[in-house]
Amino acid sequence: MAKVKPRPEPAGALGDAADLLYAKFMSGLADPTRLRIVRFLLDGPRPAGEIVAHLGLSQSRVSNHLACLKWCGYVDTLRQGRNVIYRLTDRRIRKLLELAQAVVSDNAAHIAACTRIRVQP
Amino acid sequence: MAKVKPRPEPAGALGDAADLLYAKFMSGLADPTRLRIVRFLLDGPRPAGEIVAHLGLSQSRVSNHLACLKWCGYVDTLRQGRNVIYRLTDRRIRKLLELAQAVVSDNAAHIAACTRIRVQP
DNA sequence: ACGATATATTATGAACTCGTGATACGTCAA
DNA sequence: TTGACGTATCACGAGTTCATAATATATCGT
Repeated sequence: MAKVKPRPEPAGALGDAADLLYAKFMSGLADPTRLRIVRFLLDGPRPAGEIVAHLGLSQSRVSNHLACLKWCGYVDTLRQGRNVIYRLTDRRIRKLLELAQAVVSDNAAHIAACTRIRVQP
Repeated sequence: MAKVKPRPEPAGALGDAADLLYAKFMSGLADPTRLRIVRFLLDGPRPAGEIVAHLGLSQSRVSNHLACLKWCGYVDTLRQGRNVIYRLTDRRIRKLLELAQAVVSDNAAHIAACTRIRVQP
């Protein structure tokens, strides 16, 4: 039950403590609305109002998700007059999304059948 | 409120319907236990029992998470006598983890401070 | 200062996820 | 068949996330 002996793997050797951060980070993308926001921001920085308009959802709902993405490090902000501009913080996020998307489209049937995780529509 | 006109972006142009699948998929990695399992499987296929031993958690708990990962397409199974061997389905999953890990370690402070997403320890 | 616009924050309730414990299923050996 | 082992499934309770609606903060024009 003691800790396993250290191994030299690339991505398999995080301290078990880091898993919390890791999972938290992934949770940022585990919501359809946040996913849409991040994908929208791939086109470039956008003011909050434009994001709200694009999604067609309530202002507070979007703002809450934006806060979530901000805390998780996906986006940062930049005030411009009355507007607050949101932009992705890291170029790797695009790669991350593309990679995930590739895997998803190859497993769409499987994932759709999953009953244990039910993301609300 | 109608659908937005189709645009030609690379990763920004999923149908809004696909977001559910996408989010579901990401939810697979949004849990520390499942993350540990996936990272453990990066070393190669493992029987369920070994995974349980490695994690030091209850059998049913691990089995539930394995089911989750299976439905989401991260792993598939292979029966060998009384054992069920789990293995990652897709080589891209490793890349996905490495990429995420890189972004996470550059934003650890931010993520840790996030109060809006609270993954249970 | 006042009103208007843009964004953020908060509390509340409904729905979901997770862990636990009990139990069911499948496979092998005797 | 019986029992042992390995794994999967289920119901329930505790804690969490989400959407909503109301309210608060910030900036600008007048």
